[in-house]
Amino acid sequence: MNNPGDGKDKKPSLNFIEAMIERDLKEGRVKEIITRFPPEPNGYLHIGHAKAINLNFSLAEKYNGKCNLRFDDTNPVAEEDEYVQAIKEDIRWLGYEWSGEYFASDYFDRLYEWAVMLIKKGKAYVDDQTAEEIAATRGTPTRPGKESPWRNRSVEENLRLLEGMKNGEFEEGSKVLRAKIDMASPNMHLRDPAMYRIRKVSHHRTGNKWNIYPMYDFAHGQSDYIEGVTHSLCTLEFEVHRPLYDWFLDQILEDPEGYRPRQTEFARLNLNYTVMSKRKLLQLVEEGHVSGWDDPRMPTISGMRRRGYTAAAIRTFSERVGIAKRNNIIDISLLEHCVREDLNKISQRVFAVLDPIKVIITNFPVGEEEEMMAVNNPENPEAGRRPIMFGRELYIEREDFMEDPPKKFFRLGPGRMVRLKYAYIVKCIDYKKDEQGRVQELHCEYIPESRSGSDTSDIKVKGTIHWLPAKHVRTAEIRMYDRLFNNEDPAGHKDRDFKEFLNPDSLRVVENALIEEQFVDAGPLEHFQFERKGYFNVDPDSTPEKPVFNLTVTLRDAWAKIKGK
RNA sequence: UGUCCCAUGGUGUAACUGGCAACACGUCUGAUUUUGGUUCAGAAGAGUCUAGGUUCGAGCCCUAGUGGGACAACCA
Repeated sequence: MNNPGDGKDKKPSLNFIEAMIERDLKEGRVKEIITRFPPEPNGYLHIGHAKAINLNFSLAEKYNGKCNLRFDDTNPVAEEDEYVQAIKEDIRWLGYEWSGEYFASDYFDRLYEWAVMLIKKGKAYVDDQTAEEIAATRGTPTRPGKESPWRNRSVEENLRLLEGMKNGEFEEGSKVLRAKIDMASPNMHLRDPAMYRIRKVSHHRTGNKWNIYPMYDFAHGQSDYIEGVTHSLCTLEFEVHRPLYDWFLDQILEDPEGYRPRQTEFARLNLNYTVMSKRKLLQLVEEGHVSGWDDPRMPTISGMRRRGYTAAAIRTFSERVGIAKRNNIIDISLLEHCVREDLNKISQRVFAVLDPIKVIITNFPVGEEEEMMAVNNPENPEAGRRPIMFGRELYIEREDFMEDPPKKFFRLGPGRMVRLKYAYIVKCIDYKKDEQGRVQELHCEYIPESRSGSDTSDIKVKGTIHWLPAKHVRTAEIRMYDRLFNNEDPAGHKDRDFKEFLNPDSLRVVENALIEEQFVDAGPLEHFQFERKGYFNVDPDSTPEKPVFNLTVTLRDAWAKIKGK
């Protein structure tokens, strides 16, 4: 591992984008790598964006280049500053710092000049057809479209009309500026695509300055060009846009042999048991199926942060899913593995009992207590130890007792013994039930010689369970989360709405869980491992009076597998 | 009745200018363990979609087929 002179270490394998970059560098096509992450500020970032963020930023880092943040804000209808702020916060939280912060809207003047230039070159025209007419004459992927009757207006008329569009002289939808390319192209995007549409709405940055706004295709490549982006990485669905990306660049390039940005596509991230489109996530928020964009069940960065995922875990995950061009559906277990891996190293251990039953240690003196020492994090000795008081009355987890346990059940049952972690071995001698037949109380005897650390009893027990002293507990609300959908691919059914697959049990609130008293005032987002249960963190709703914890992910559970068989 | 992209264990990604298919997750054993966690040791699981071709040799190259995906917003 730490022996590089080994000779056995393989060359780290490159993904196809890294291979391309190394080729470009080696062959002198570019001297420095510049990438960019280009979100549209119309929603919150999700785990799929994290993959793109990680790709762009880590590439820049690896090759000593730069990665910019550029907001693709060409459509003011859905875009808001709220989203700009949230996106920046999420990227920073993930641990990345961008070189330049740009907005496509910063380039509106420049883009307009280019549009004028295209008209002068006879490469663009104002079309008076309605959106419906344009759609109807575009043809289909297998049939060519028809040319617009306005396609051959004079340069002067086009110039005057575009100016009029800009000045707000025409109604929304009455005119559009189109590139004059080829209505018979087998690529639909080359059939005279729209460059500008009229939108008399206020823009989150340019206010009411503009009555027309550029389309994505007329803005993206040029924005890359202005910023000096060398590698413009995007997802597979933009593959068919690439010829258009290149076409616009060809029109504006002063030196056709010089610098030009290149678009390269990779497969977006798909995760099973969830949905990843902003539209669908927005729907979940607006229809109240979740509490907001940061609901801990959401695959959004803000949701996952609230759920207790760490930035390190998300970055590791983004790394491990790899980069390729083939469509994929990543198993959620990989994500869960990444969080557990990180949380195991950093989490403070705590005893918490979610569904308590009382235990009376019948041979322990009434009113006495004994201080035991618990390890804070076995993975990190420096985390130290903490005291926990052992007394006559305790609580244990209801599921750690069975009236008639099977042989493989290594916990408590009539006559059985377990180790109470960091304390004594106890033996169950009796139990009481209430009128409904529910187990209510356990009577146990402890083995005085079995004290943790100085055990001379020579008794071997198979099980060790956690517990809480009845006199030193506080109640807490614990929100137990499960997957939001109970179908692997909720959005993958043509005939069924994805919301039909919503998991009705995705949130279970445990109102009166018990927790060691010293942790009730933990700060928001602090991570814990509730021993034998899972990783939890403090929800922002939490107060010292009413602590609230979120289940991030359970521990791996071998017993659950045995039990399930 | 089009154009383009993709095709490797269950999942995801590797295999550098062709040379015995590797890694991770998951699964299953076993050991250790005062968390049925962690850790450790090990196993099973693909002969690389199909058919041709080139080659001494093909997962890598070529052709065709099959399967999957993308494209017909004045969205990005």
